[in-house]
Amino acid sequence: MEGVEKVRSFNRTVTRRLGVLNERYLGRDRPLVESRLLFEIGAQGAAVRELRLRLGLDSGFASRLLRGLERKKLVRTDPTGADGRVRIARLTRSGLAELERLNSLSDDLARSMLAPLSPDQAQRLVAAMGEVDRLLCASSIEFGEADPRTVDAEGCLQKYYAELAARFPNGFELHADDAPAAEDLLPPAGCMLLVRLFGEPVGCGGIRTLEPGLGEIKRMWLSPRVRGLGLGRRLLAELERTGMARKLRTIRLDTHGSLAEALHLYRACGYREIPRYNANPYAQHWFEKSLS
Amino acid sequence: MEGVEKVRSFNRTVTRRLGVLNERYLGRDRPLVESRLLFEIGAQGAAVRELRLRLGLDSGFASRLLRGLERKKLVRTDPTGADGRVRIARLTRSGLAELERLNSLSDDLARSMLAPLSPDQAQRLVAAMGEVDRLLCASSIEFGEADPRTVDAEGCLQKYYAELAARFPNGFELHADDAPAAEDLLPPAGCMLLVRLFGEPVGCGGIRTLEPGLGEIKRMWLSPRVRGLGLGRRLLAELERTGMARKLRTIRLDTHGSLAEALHLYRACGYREIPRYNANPYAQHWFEKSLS
DNA sequence: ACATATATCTGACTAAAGTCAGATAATGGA
DNA sequence: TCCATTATCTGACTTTAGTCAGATATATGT
Repeated sequence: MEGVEKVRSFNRTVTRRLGVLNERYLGRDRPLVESRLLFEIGAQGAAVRELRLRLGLDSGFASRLLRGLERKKLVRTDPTGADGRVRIARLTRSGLAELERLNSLSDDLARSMLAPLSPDQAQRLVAAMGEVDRLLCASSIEFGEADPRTVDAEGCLQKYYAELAARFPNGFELHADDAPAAEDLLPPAGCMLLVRLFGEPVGCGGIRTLEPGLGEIKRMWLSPRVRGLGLGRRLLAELERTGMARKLRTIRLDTHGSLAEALHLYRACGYREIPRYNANPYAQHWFEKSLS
Repeated sequence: MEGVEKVRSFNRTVTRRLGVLNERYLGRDRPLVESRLLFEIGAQGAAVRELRLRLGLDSGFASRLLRGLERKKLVRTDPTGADGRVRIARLTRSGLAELERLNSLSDDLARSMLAPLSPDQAQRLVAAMGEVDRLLCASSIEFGEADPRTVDAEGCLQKYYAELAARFPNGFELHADDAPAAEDLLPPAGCMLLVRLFGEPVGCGGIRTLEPGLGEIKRMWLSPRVRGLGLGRRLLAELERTGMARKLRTIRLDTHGSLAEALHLYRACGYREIPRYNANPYAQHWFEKSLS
């Protein structure tokens, strides 16, 4: 197959070019994991738990790495106020300086990729990299069921509410909403899907059962940074699939008139507008689709 | 800077997506270097020397890796006929089977990058990857001085002669050519540049002194796989730079009428056609440029 | 023939990156 | 209050990926 061969050639070339980065360039006399850890801690600091998850480290290994960075006076770890078990790693003044140096080395690498090219080529390379970046993100997206009470799901829902509050002309209050309880979005009554990019939650969507055979889609949201990648369609299709698996024959949903991209998505995906079917004060449009 | 930030984002995304490949995917219970070595040995086999150079391995380390693969019955190494010191590593039957598996895993990875996308997105991703691949190759090219008698330079020259023989209507015989001796392309008389892509020679160009202040460009060639990347211009500019460093004020060169891209390149780079200045039987056009 | 260089190999050593078993302390729910 | 869970930490161990110093055999130029 033609396409696959091109993708493999891309993989080879990019791995070779970026291998430099991972082996020597950023390794300023410092093991690679330490540099990655400094990157992940970042200027704001991060919980040890977060660091372990993001870098996929063994807890013992992570702990020992942090002790090492503490000995070098690059990191401090303090307990959080909220949970006495969780500790937060923060960069010290010299840790921040080191992060600055790493960032500037990353910039140098990026510049060295553009420097040998003509202005026209450099511009085309940046454009093509942007395209690959976006489409590779789209292809790396994973959908998975999640309990709406977990931290990740809760975080998405909070961002969803915040966006509604910002976009609705008269704001948004959760208690006035026809809010589904957590159990409504859990099997067997319904289900919630989380959208993840490299493990990080970037969107969500839930489906609940209104009556046997009739479901409703709620809480569908995608982070602004992953919009325009065709994920709305994919998330909707995933939700419909889980609906079908739960023997739903019809799906309904409602939305506000100010959410133009949502209206467009529902129409494009075969939803037809129907009369008001609920008392949701924020709903202005009601849709329905039969699952074949 | 806008472009640099986009390049860095690309680097992050691609590293994360391809990290899977380098850490676990191809590591089917086998250290990464071993897999890379199997890849490099390939179906035809390769000299140990070649493998060390291509993968940048310490000679002792390479030797021990090969012994390990031999113990696992994946590789055989035999002496070459030509040079009693050089040994060639070849894959055994089960080594070939393992290479097949690695290739099919690479294909799977490539397919998994395209699978979640819509046909239109997949096509755009392949196109953008092709563009990045080509331009990243262009930006990874390195120019370096080389002795024309080394294996790498000799290899480029042979391919250059072979191409002339194929393209000239009446063929090409080296002895009939106004061939520069090796010393003519070595300091102080002249110099030869090799074009390398990830260390591998993909082109060459030489400059010799005809008389004080007057130089001539000879043996300029680029491998077909790196054509169309604007490297002709860059190689020519590099040669002119070394000419200037050697106090040349004027550069001449000749070429055959069937080498259309060469004619176009010279004209575009400020060379103007002059009358015949030598007895080269294969020359049909003569050019000159003053180095400012 | 002789010095020098090249290709490979062996053995001893090291650093980086992790794995695993269990200890300790705080949290959350019954 | 008790019990299971979670977050972190410590110590012992392993694998991976090298580096370095030399040994050996072959090739090459003078």
